[in-house]
Amino acid sequence: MRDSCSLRDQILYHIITVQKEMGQLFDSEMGGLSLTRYDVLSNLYHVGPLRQRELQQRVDVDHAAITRHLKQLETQGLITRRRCEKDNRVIYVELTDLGRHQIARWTEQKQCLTDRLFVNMKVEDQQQLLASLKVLQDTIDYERKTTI
Amino acid sequence: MRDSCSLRDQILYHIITVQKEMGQLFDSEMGGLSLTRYDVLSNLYHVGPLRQRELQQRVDVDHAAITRHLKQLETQGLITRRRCEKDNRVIYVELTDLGRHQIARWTEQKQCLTDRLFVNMKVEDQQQLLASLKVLQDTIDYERKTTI
DNA sequence: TATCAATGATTGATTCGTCAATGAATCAAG
DNA sequence: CTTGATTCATTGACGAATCAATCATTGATA
Repeated sequence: MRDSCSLRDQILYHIITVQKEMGQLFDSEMGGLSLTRYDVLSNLYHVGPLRQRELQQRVDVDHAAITRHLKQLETQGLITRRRCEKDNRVIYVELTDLGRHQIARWTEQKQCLTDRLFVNMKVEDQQQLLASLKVLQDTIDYERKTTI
Repeated sequence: MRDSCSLRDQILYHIITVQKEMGQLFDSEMGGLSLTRYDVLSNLYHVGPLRQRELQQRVDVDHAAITRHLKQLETQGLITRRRCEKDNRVIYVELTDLGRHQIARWTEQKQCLTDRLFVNMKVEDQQQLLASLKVLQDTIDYERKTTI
């Protein structure tokens, strides 16, 4: 993002790089667990068993991506999948004991990491930051709905 | 990112989604031009001919990614590449007339898009947002250097 | 009931990114 | 001069995301 002259371009540039580097940092700290997979497990951990469809919406990735991630997580023994008997289309996803144990540890680690990331920012600045991000998010959502 | 309970987690969640959705919005508005390729062309447009190596550092992607992008852009007729005669290792990348023309238009479009994205945010909030992002970025950079 | 639409999951193709290994050219030191 | 290290670009293998097409199941309706 070369044209970092304008204020707005700089903001967008930093959002991109922060996201990218944060992902890399997360990966290296969490021993290869990607943020997406963490998100999948975290949802199952805090919400309980979920249909695959709902998991996909919560994590906000493609259907295909979810299917492939869940396959991996299943072979790793972290989750189980079983078809619903009432409706044979849906699949219920659930943590195994191993998965529950692991995600509990990972959650602590992530907590520790995010604490470190914000150690240099005052809480009021954090609140202001969140507010601005929400404004931006809303604008983007609006744009996407109207221009498509 | 389910655990949107804590302030900090919400911030990280929004950074991720804003970045993702912004990329998609950019793609659809710019007729399939990816942000990375825009960045490549933009650098060439504003800085002039560049050695491939420097382009790679500016855009901040892998060596491999750059060579592949440049190959594509070359077959599209937007850039030319020629080896340096003084040093046969390096390759100089330059915009074609077509490329210059196109990126000029795309730059306008992007300008228009970012203007729309920040229409709901006061300038002082934008400045505050940028400042916070920089703090976050610095902390991440520090963490990456110390933990690796 | 037979058909057609909607829903949920899967697969294949494509894109984009990384890493690791390789090749080619240059440079420096014995 | 030659050997070895460095730099730059390329390639192949891989993981992750998307889209489009497909398949099975369910539900609605004519």
